[in-house]
Amino acid sequence: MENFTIPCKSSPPTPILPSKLGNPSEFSLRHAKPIISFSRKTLPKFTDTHLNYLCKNGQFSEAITVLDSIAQIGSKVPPTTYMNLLQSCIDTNSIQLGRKLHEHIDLVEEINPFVETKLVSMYAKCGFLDDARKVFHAMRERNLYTWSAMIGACLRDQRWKEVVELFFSMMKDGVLPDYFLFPKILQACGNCSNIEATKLIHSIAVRCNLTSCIHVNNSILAVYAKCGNLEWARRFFDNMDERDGVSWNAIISGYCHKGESEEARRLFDAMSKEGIEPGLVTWNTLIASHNQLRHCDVAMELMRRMESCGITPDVYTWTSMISGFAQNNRKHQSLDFFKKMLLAGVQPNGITITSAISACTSLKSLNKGLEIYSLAIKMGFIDDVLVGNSLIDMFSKCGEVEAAQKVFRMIPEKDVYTWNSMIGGYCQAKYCGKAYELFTKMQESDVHPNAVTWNVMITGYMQNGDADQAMDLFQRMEKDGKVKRNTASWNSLVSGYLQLGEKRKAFGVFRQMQAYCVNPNSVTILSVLPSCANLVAMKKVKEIHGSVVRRNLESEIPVANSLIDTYAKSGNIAYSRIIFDTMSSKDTITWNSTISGYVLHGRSDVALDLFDQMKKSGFKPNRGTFANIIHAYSLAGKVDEGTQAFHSITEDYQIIPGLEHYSAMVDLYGRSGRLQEAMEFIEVRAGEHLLVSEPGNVLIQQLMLQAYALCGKSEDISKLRKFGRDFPKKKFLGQCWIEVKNKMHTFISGNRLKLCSVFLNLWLQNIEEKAKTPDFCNELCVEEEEGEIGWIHSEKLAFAFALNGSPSVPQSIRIMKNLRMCGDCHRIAKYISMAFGCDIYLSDAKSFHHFSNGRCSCGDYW
DNA sequence: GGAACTACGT
Repeated sequence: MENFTIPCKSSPPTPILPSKLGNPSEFSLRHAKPIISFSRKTLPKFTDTHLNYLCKNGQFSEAITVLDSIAQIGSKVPPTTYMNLLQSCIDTNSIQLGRKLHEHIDLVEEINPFVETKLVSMYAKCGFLDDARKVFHAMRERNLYTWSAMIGACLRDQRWKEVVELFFSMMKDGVLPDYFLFPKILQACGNCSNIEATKLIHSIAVRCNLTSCIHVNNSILAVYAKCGNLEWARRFFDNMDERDGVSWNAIISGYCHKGESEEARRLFDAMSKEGIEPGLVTWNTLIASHNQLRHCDVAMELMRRMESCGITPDVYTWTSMISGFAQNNRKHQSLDFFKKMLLAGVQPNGITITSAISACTSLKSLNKGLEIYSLAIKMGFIDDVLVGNSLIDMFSKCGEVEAAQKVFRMIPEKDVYTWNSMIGGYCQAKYCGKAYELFTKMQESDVHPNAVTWNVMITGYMQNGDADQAMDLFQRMEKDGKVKRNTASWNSLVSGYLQLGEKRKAFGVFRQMQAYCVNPNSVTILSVLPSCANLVAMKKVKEIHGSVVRRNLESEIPVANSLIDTYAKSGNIAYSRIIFDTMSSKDTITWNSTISGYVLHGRSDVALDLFDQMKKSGFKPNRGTFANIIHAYSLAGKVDEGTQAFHSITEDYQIIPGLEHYSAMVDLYGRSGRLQEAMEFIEVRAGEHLLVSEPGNVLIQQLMLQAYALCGKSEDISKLRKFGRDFPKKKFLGQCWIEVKNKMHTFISGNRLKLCSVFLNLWLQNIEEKAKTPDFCNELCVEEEEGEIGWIHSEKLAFAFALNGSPSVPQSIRIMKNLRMCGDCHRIAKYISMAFGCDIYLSDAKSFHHFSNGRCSCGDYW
């Protein structure tokens, strides 16, 4: 048989020829043209041309007929023709023709590695990775082209590990990579965070003398940066001979991922100094990073600067702004960005739509959501599973379960989020039965429930008040064995019990999860901590605080904020202050919590001082700050300053005052005895603003009652009662709780003689007599708890018990009471605090009292 | 065979 050699039609650029892996010094870059050999018994040239013509015209069935007839006469098609035909299959995604060609190629006796490589690539690009793999493994001879085709196929299919494995098999086979292949392998390493493989590949690149190729270098740099190994990345970056925009972007995005936006900014400025102007991608990286770090104002400023540099924002820029603002609680602005983007003529992608929908979801704005929904349909995103998932979520949360169901049915390829969102939707609508049905159906589908699915079901039962079912699922989850119970699973139990008011059970679960070696996270702490924010749970608070310290959670601002708040409400403002002082970074809530803590403890001086410091430190006060500040002025008796603060809410901070501010203002006037002003204020300001806009709001009616009671306007009180709903003035028995020697004691108001021993009775009578001096009277008090003659209030019993129960006088007494304290008990508490030198912390239904040295933090007004 | 750096959802 005579053999001809012909050059390949298009010669490839500078590949490295396969050679055996041996002494590294033998590696060299050689250029060669691939050789194709085939038998002489070939097709006449015109048939070859004709076939190519048919394929280019999309006449595949005709081409197959020609091929069949060629096979019948035993003639052969040249390899170049097969390769052209296979390329046509790739271009037109025609797998049928591809398979037919495969059959024909199999009939050829001499197998050509280039044709086979093309076959691998054809199958891979048509989406048939398994077939590609089959051809690849059946090949007797594989060159760099073949390996690259196979690796490329796995890369497209996001099979990162397989890519890395293939690479090392290739090396074992003696085939050396070229500088086209390195970036692909490194990309896979980055995506499966395989830092060890990266180091090895890095050394191979050095041995192959490929480190002068900027593409290879950028890829190495990118993996180190992406895997969070910034030290390596930086060292590599600093040593690079040549750096382009991509190199700078890789290192900048590395710092961004670590949240080190300052260093990222520094590098960003340094890059222009080196003469490389940041491109769109680099701007986007920096903008996205600031959005993620919730510095969306900085992101907005950066976007402005970018535009002034003549760079037009693309879909990534806009998407990043939309999602950044949505997550930073600025949903209206988020949707504004979406509108602006459309006006700028930039086409949104699925993620843009998803972000915009999620903004509507948290706004609970069904109208805006529907607008985007119809836009999504028009733009053809309706098959997009991400868009569908966010739509299900939006409809569910806006109470439109049926619409959610409709979207659910329309999603062709449901993922685990699709199922979870729909199950969550049913749960939210309290259709636990339907949710469970879907949960069962999901287990029969090809998508398996994950930990979230179980959590959603558990939370669903909890919200439906069915703690037993929830607990049952929680146990079954463990037995199921396919998913592991994680912190979130335990959290759903904790918060579920808390929602059902079962504080004790919630705390029990909190302890149990740690016994099971499951670490609480900030979500756990933020749900369980506030439930201990009272005067008699200090031990629990300290236990949680211990857990926070052990898990290193105190560095999370919300956790520290919650600790500040809880310690203050537990009567320990000193602990709050220590946490405040040791926080390395603070937010507005940190300041608000600390200020409100001091107000709660009657320390208006410190609260007002902190307010000044807050403003000086550059924090903008919000509505919560002002409610506290007016209270502080009220406590300090500074009516004019308080009034001024109230005005500055609108004038300086453009905030519309809410109920909390009006209530604080009434308090401010009332406490200072300026009842006429209180009345005028409530009638002129609050009356028209609030009562009209929210006629059903019980709090507003209480506020009005407060004002009328202050002015003794009984006829107005009865008018108001008629206007609003009549408050059911149900009589509750006075009760209080006190913890002595680690034991909780409950006292109930009732008949003096029945409840009290003779000794305690005499003791109390003695105290009551001594407390009657004018020093301890309460001029401004509004009496609350009543009782028949001869009754004794529960807190008096608690005082008697606490002071007589142990040989020494306790330093402090902490009492919780369900009703509002009466003036008599208040007076006695003041007396005790002075006579016994003991601090009394008492929280009643309305306020917090800290009695010390004969005075109370409430300023005798509660 | 033909590349590296960016974006989203419970």
